[in-house]
Amino acid sequence: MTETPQKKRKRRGSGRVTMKDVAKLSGVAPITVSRVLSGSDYASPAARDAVMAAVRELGYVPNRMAGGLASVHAPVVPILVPALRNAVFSDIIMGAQEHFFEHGLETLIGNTLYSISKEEHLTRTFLGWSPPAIMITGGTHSQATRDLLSSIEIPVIELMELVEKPLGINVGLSHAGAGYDMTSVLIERGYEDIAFLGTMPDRDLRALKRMEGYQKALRDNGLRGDGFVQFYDQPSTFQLAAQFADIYLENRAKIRAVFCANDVLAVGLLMECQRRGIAVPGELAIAGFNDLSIAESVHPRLTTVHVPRYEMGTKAASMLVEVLSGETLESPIYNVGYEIIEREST
Amino acid sequence: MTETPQKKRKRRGSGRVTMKDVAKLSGVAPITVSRVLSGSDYASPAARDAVMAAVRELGYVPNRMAGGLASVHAPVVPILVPALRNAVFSDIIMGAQEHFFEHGLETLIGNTLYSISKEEHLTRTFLGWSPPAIMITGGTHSQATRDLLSSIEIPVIELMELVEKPLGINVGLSHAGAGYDMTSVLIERGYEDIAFLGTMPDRDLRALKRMEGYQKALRDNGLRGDGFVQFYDQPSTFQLAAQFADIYLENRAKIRAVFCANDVLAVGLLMECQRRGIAVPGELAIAGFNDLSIAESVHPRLTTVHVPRYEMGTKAASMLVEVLSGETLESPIYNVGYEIIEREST
DNA sequence: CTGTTAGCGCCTTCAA
DNA sequence: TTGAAGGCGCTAACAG
Repeated sequence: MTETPQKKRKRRGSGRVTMKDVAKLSGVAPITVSRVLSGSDYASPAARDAVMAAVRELGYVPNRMAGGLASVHAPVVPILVPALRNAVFSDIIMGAQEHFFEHGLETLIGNTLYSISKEEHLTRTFLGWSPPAIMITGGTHSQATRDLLSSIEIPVIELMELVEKPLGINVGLSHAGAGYDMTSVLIERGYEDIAFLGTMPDRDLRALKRMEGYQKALRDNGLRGDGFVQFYDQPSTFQLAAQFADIYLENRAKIRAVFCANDVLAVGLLMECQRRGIAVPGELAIAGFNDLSIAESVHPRLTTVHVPRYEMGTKAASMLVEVLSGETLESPIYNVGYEIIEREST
Repeated sequence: MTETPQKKRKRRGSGRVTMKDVAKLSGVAPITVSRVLSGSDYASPAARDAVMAAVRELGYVPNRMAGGLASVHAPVVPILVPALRNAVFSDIIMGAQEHFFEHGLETLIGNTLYSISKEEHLTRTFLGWSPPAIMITGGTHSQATRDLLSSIEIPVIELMELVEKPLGINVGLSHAGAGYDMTSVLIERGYEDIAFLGTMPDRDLRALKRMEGYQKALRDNGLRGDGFVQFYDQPSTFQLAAQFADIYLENRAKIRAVFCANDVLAVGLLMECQRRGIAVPGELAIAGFNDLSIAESVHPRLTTVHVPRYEMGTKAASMLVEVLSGETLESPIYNVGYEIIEREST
């Protein structure tokens, strides 16, 4: 007579197919289903077949949250980047995402917009997913972010630049070195009056480092002290770079070449020069940074610094996967390097 | 003497601060902490203060998985796009992400690379998060994807293009209409021999629709049948577009203007024309699609179709948030429109 | 306004 | 090789 389940309260569940359903249909215990699906554990071929058939029949999709909760870590790696539109970061993301996905990991993408405080906020939120690891751009973070990241015991990867005191793994390149080398190449080509054009020196720390490399190269070559540095306080856009043409025209005597902190600025300036009839490189030589695909399409083609962005993403992801599967890395620091590409704009 | 907890088995937990810890420290029940933090429920100011203080002191970060599991839906909305490098999609993502984040929702970004099967795979995986909704690009999906999406009972948003039979909400614009209008504008300007340049007509269905609009405009204006259509079977790049210069040179008599399926192609071709000394628009007029920021930087500036990308993202996100909070939409279809921008390249 | 209780769906632990 | 039990951390449902 107690046939009816007279539980007082009941929650209705998601209504979706669960592992229990699969277990029932295939005549095994839920845990066996779990083992079959995870693939890593023992299961008899018979059980395996039955389970797989049931999975297919029911259209079962494992609940990632339940799995994550039970196994402490969610199968998701957050990646924090300072910008999304910038092809630099989308390439990194694509590289990482692809590798992660092959290993059953999703990617949570956070856009910090070059804001240290937004980075902190995103870090906090993302840690709420109990990720097995986290990737973050650059090596300069707020103290709170640093504390958060070091208090949790998961691998942290800092991307893009070589960091002095990495929080964990570090994959990147030396932006000061690249700035130095590019400037040196310009000097070798005979340019002496080289200006530097960049944006947001207080937020885009990598641009700042490129500038420092630029200044050091000037000094090492006995050229005038700090060079000619122009920073704007807005994000880099093609439009913004056009403004520099005015500055150039007012300072023709002092500027023979410009090293731009990134290709967007360089291309924007190049276009403006075309518009105003300033010959490139005849009157003004222009160099960029990143080697975006547009760099080799513009006319004249742009001298720039090639950065292996996609590879940075895959390399970082593969190091992480290695660590997560218990292996030890040869070194927690990986220098992806860069390459100066000389083209017709200088 | 039974002081030691002699449970047979024990799991070690994540070791992180939990809601229970916060509850203990602030002298209330866990559920009260939950209520305070969710903000939506009643809680006395006293309780609220105590809880917030404890949260700060312990550095508590709520476990999103546990919360999601308990409340059926994870606070995360997947967005599927066909490409990440393309500023078109990063703008949409940024718009959506920003709006979602303000409402406590994260974004899972999936890159389908214009592959229907990859889209299906990603859809399946993402549904494993029990998201409260899902956003997907375009209206053409595999049958399995359609089944998956309609079997779950969450709002589905199809983005970018106006769809015939939407799966749910639809935010976009008419690509055929835009192609038609742009072509008409070119014809009004006096161009008659207009070619169309695009890529991957079997995967990039929106490019195909623009082409169809182009052909219809030709016909409606009594111009020759199908026009001059060139499709390449690779993703659009600046480099790829350069190849069309050869085709132009071989067909000078038949081509006076080119309508490119996107700005990347248009800019790539424009650059190549500069390189080869083909006057734009003097010898060849060029029009693009999307109005990327580079479009108004190139020289001559590019005639193109402006698409409100960021707004598409925010609009879609806000419609979703509305639905999720129980409101009903005026209409499940929202046309964001487009605008023909005439510049110097035509 | 606050607490108790009972799961959400899966996986770890122990036992067979 | 398989299963039973219990818990991961949180919130819905109900009761005070």
